[in-house]
Amino acid sequence: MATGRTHRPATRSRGIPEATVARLPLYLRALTALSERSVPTVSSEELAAAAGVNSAKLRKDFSYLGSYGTRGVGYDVEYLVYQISRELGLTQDWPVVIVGIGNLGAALAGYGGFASRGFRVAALIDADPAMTGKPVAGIPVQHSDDLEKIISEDGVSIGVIATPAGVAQQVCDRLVAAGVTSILNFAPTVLSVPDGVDVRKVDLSIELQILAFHEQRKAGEETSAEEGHDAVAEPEPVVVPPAPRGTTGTTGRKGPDGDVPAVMPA
Amino acid sequence: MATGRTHRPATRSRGIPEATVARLPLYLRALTALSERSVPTVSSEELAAAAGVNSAKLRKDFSYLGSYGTRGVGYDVEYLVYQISRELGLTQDWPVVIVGIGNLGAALAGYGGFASRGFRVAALIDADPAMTGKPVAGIPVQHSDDLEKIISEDGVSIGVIATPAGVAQQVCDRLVAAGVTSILNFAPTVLSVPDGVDVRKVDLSIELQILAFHEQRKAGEETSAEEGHDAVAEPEPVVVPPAPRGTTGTTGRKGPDGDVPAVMPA
DNA sequence: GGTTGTGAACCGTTTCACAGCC
DNA sequence: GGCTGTGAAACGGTTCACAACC
Repeated sequence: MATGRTHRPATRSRGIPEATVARLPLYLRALTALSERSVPTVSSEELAAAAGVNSAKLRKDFSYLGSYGTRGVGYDVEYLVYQISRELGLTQDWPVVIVGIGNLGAALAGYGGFASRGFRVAALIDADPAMTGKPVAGIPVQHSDDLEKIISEDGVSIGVIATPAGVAQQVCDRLVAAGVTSILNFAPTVLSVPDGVDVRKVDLSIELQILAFHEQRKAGEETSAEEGHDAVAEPEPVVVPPAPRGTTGTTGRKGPDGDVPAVMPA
Repeated sequence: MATGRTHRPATRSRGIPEATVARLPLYLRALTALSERSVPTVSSEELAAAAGVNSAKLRKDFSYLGSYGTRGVGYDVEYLVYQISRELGLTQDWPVVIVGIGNLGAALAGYGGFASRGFRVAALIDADPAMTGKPVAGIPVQHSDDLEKIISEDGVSIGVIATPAGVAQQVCDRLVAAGVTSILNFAPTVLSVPDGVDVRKVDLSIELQILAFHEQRKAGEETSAEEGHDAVAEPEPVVVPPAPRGTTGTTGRKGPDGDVPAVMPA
């Protein structure tokens, strides 16, 4: 397959582990809040609490960036804000295009989080001619015919896809062909991109399904409500699975536990 | 701290690893597409490609659910759809409330992903009295004064927070007090919840910052554009950090490499 | 006394590679 | 011959615990 790359082993980014990179924005946010309150220094313990991680992890994370703390004292807030910003590449600003200005795209366009740190909405792009020229969050929507021109003229390297799933791959291909090398995908599809292009996805229904899984487990326990225990009870929702087709209902399948009960799913 | 729990070691959910759970929705989506095209069976290789993972991982994931495949043949699509749905708890439907009906909340309310599988928007809730009664995506917005009543009457256990960051923790506390045990948080804040409550977060600016990090690294390489190489070049954006305060500029800090260049950040 | 920075142990996840089964 | 299911090895990340330092 031509475009069919899955995911690179994370560019081996000069040492900083991917998990650490993913937490740096969290630290940065907590530090920025401290900075606004003019707090001069902070201990790993305090900062970790503010960022919702444990302090050992935080210290190890920071150790990958260098030795920025002072033993017995803590970390200098301003200094760390700067170092993390620099590490994340937020000392330069990144023009971003948003493709697909429906409800979600419009919400993203209006989201304060962009301007806040290093990001700038360079253009809003939509395929619907009726949208063209209409200002959304103060920025006029441009037609997708001009996508390539916009990307190359503004030197855009980050694209946000907020289109319906059906066209997301095409949009992605065009973005990549035009020079975009980082994509944030809100469409519920797996995108194929060539090597060297990063894709991150944000997917509402996946998140909900993960929550539902755990929720179901909680309901299944239904024992000792107070303080966590073991008591591994089986949830076992009573419904019958569709008979395995293809091979017309022959060899008995082994379910996870025992065999199948009776009642139809919706 | 009363509410200050960080994150539990993932409920130890009767064996299925968390990483696997997070991929089940992906498999389910790919399988549903196959099912709609009436494909009867699929190999781990094909399905893995459709879901954007590698086949060994997929097989191992499925092995946690049970032995649902047939050697030499592959997996029965319908059967797997059913088994995964069941495992994820999607054979029942989950009423969900969305709190904070701004641009984003409205976009989420209108998102098809809800209805698609097991989820139902039970209520839209906003603190602005001007919104009350206004239909959004066909559902009338209710005032947040009634939050507790709505939750308990509808037996809602999943809440989506799409409010501004400033009120997210309060909203969260009220949701939890009213009986919600799973929260999907779109507000850019760390939420504290008691033990037994799951929180997942979706954060645009974190995602963008992670992309920016990698983007910066790519720009720093700027060597051998074709096919991946090593060539670990230093990016080194030229800017001066704020002098470490607190201790008035004494002991030299060791940056990650050498010492600091000259030019001010914005 | 307080707090960082970090080796070493630990744990969860991914990948490998092949036996087992159709 | 083809494909699944799974031990075992490899990997990456987290946690522990303490020496180094202020």
